[in-house]
Amino acid sequence: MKDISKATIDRLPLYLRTLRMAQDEGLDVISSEELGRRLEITPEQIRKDLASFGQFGKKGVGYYVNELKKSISSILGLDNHWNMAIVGIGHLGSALANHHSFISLGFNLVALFDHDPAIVGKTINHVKVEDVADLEKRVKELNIHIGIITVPGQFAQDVADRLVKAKIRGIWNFAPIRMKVPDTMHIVNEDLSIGLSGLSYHISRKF
Amino acid sequence: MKDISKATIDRLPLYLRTLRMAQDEGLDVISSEELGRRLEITPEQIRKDLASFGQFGKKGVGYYVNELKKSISSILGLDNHWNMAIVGIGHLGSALANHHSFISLGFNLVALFDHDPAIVGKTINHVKVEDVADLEKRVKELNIHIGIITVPGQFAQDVADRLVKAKIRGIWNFAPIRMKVPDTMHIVNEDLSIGLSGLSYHISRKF
DNA sequence: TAGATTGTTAATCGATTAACAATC
DNA sequence: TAGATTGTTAATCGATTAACAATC
Repeated sequence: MKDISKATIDRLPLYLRTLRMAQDEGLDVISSEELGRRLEITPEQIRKDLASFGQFGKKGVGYYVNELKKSISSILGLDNHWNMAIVGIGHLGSALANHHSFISLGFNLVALFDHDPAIVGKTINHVKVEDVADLEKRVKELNIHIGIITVPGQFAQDVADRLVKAKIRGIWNFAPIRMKVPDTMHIVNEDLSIGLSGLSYHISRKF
Repeated sequence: MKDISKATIDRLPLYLRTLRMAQDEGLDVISSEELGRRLEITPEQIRKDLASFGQFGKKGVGYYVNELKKSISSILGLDNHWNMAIVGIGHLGSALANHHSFISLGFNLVALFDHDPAIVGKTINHVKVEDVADLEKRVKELNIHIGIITVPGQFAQDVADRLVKAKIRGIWNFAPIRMKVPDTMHIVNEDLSIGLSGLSYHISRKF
């Protein structure tokens, strides 16, 4: 399979979510036209995206909702049911720990870490907060695949280094810095200030 | 000025943040080379991005950190000091209410809304949670520019409709749906499942 | 069958990279 | 001045859109 663009990968979760909603509404079959209408994406774009992974539709009919849902889940690797840990149980870390949509995507929240003794020992969403000193040890014991970094910026690089050393598979970073990690490490930066700044840009040009 | 690409706008907040860090380190001047090194963006890209808004650098020297910082702030419209309100004070809404980086970007948090009587009346980060029934009235009274939607998906469209009717300027949406709003309304969807799903995609292909 | 809709190829559009003259 | 670095034009690369044959 040739390299798939990031833009395509980014749209797959949207397709998946829309298929779920369609299924909840009782639809068995959906066309690229209808998917596009719901997401404000052109049908051509959707067909192109899907076609880069195989032939999922039936000409003259459309896509079978349940089948396509399963296919996209599998393409995204969601059926691996990755084990996740959150490092930094402040406001954002706690909010993510309580966020059910990750669970419904198939992820498991298996550990929480903080260094504040006032927070260590608390239970959030049925998971106990552990001392971050045990991070490397617990990554191995619990077979943690994904580390979510929600510590303040100045501590983020250190946490990332430790996760890399503990052979985590991927990092989802909410700290406002671009961390240095080996090229082989997958890291996604979730940068909330980008969206908000972009909104500011657009509304200030409007009037 | 001709239309600037979204990719360029998305990089400006990164430049801004890096300039701040450089300034904290005592740097007065920075080159596109050095900015690029810190952000893992090519210097050509950075010069191109900046050049689409004017000439901010000095040939043979680089960019004056403080000057460029102010210019980018102004381009992004951050010196408007927009008033923001959060609708939906669950885990995520509370976390955002406590998030100081928005304040440091120049935004003001002026109101919080929820419909749960158990939450209305609480104070978060010095702001009192009000009844969402008063939303439209308060948007006008407090001159709220940006509405942040952190309600569950099934209520998001209704909240958006009401914000639009109350003549809000922009919407920052965390609910996992693509809402229908007038073309003139600026809306940014902050879709956490995209980043996480993309990470899953990449790590499942790795081995 | 006739109508609908996919999958794919070709055309267009847009963004990034390379190159280099201008100039501090 | 010589060296460094910007701003800009041209070349390349990649993604989206358009068109349509294939086929259910």
